[in-house]
Amino acid sequence: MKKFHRQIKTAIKADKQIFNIQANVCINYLPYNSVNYMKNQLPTIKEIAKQLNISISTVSRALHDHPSIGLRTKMKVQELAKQLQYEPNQSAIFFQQGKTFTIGVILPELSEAFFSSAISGIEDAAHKSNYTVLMGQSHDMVEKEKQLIDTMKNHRVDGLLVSISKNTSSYEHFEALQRYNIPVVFFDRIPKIPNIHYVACNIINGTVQAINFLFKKGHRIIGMINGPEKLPATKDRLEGYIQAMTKSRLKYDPALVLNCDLTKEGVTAATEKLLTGKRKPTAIVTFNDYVALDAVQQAQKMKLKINKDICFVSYANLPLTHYTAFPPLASVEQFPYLQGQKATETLIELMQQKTSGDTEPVNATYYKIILESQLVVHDGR
Amino acid sequence: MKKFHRQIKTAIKADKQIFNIQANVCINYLPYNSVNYMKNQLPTIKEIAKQLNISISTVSRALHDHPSIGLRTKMKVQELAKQLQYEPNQSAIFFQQGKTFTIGVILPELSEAFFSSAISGIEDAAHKSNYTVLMGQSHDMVEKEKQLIDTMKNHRVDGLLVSISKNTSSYEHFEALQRYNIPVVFFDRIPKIPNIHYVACNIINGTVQAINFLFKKGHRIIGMINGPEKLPATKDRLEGYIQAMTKSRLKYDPALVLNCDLTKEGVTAATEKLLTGKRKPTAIVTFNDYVALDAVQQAQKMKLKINKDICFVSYANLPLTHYTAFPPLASVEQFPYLQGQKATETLIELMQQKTSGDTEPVNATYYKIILESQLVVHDGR
DNA sequence: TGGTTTTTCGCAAGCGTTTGCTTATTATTA
DNA sequence: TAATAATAAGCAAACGCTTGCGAAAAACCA
Repeated sequence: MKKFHRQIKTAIKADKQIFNIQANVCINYLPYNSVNYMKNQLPTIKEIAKQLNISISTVSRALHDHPSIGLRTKMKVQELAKQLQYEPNQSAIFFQQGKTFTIGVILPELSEAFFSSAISGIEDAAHKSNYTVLMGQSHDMVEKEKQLIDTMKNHRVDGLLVSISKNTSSYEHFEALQRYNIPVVFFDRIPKIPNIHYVACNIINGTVQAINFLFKKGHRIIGMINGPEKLPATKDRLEGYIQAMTKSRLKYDPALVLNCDLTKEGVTAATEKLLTGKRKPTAIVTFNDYVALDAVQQAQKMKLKINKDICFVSYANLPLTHYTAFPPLASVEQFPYLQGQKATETLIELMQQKTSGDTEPVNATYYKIILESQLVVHDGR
Repeated sequence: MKKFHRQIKTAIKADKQIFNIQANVCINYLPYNSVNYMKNQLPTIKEIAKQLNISISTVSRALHDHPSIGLRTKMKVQELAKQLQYEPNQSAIFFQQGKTFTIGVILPELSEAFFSSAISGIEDAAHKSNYTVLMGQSHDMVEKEKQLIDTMKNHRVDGLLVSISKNTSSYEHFEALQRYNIPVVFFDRIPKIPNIHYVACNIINGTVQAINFLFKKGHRIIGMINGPEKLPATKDRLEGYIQAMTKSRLKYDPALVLNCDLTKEGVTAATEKLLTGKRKPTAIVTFNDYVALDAVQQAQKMKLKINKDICFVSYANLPLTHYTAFPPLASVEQFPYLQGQKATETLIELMQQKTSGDTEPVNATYYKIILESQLVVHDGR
């Protein structure tokens, strides 16, 4: 990843050489019709009303199939509207209704497969209910996150979907949203505060499954290369590890669980340490697929035969691990698409509650939707 | 990819088992202040005006640092605004100004690394100029694309960035945007029509570089597994291939260039055919990284030694080919981030032209920005 | 002090829609 | 046929903000 970004950077530096801007000057025949010339005035209901010699409100109602409008006028209006290619000015409607039919999404990094998958789920669910998606990446920076929330707030999004940045530790900027009556649903990376809506994936269970899977395959010394200590994701993995180990009557050996900073160097070091320790594991559970791939490389360097001397199990975030030489034997699936989808659906529900004017704003229900992760065993092709 | 989506599908079916919805009922202390109770009426300039006993327009101007407002009142207004936590209602401003400070992005598929990278570039560039990004995926379906354009149009986005779907062959839906004076900049996948703005990557050049690279390494029989025939991307690759081959005095042998449908089966078949043909290539250029990976697998099945009996060069779209057992020797980089960035920048320029009321709508310049692709040789680790 | 310039501010229109209420028109009934 | 009910359409306000233009207040000069 790091390396990839470096490539980008150098590419940007190389701008001047790469570019090749051709600015062609051409004649541009715009299909202006006689009515709207120059200042391309788009048709409004006012225009329709004038041409038909009826009132604006009648036009508005006619276009909405309001019962109090006669069939004749209704037809006339709709026909002229079509003829003029009238389309309502959403901007005006948004303003008038105090609603934008837009949901904001703030997430750390789109280039992570997990999130790009999640946003697909979000988008699909949103469009199904006629909402549009306003997007922003925090790049795991708290400042950017705050700024994005501000933008979203000012844009008057109807609701917000957030996966918080790694470094977020205070949450006032979210509380500010309450004043605006903008509901927030967190997903995947959720803050540790009460009274919030969220959908998340329980990895503890998946971790237990992973260990059990290895246990059944005969492994007795199972290591783990975990992430940065403070991360909730790290803690969950550890908890699952401990749970499963103790339940399997293998005692929990802290020496077998190493934290790392997720860089290639960190992973390499951890792998080496694990594989040269007193109790050498025959299987390793890694924080994610990137870690797994790096660990595999290191293991190979140490002349170990993958899937023979040492096995790997990981948490899925790459769609194509099966292309690699030695993909993890199995991985814990966290259903990003589904998480995005569910989060969006509950957000929409919240927004509808808001609209329908629930008269008791003091009493609220908090949605806490938890998906259970699931171990997916790869076919050993 | 296909397989991955299938997994998702089954996950969705398994909904009921996976879920675990806890709806906690809690007391929710909303920080309502005394002024805005119940119907959380947000403060408006009208409110400020009333409290200060001055006119609305004065407040508006004071907040904008208008020179015609005295320092004293300016201070008073700004102070009260801060105190009430006043924030302008963008919705109203958008409406009033006929501008939304939003740019729409329509692209085929976010889960493709190329596009998720591109949208990062778009987003960064947009935010730099205070624009927000409204996003939609066409999933390569023309209908969805049309529908998205409609949505964007109705949302009154100020400009549109589009990478067209594979199957788009008519372009009326784009022309409709002209009526709305919404400028469009295409990127990467651009329609074959005149008079449009676009930024694209010239892969011909990169292809030539790729072939030359192989030539220098001593390869004389070079094959190509190309994409679907009708795709512009396919044509470009072929053209580059022919150019380079003829220039290198290797004559162009059509039997060495195979089209495929990009499915694993298609690639496998093509690879086999190529490697069992009369003239067996010692190197193959593949349509993209996915194809390369599949081709490598097939070659291995045929007991060929990768990088010895047969070499591969590809077009980069996966950030992590270097994790695979046998990554392509080199790949043609298409700079997705940069494309997104450049496209956004030119779009913003166009939008500013629009605002500044260029009085000659009949005469227009079309931006055609072409990035040159570049061969990136992977360090043979 | 009267007149002139400058500074400071308010009036009101307008952006495009929706909608509660009123009024005009037609159909129904006694 | 007149009275009543149902139907059809219009009036006008409101949403929050910007802005051209005119008016009042203050400051200036002679």
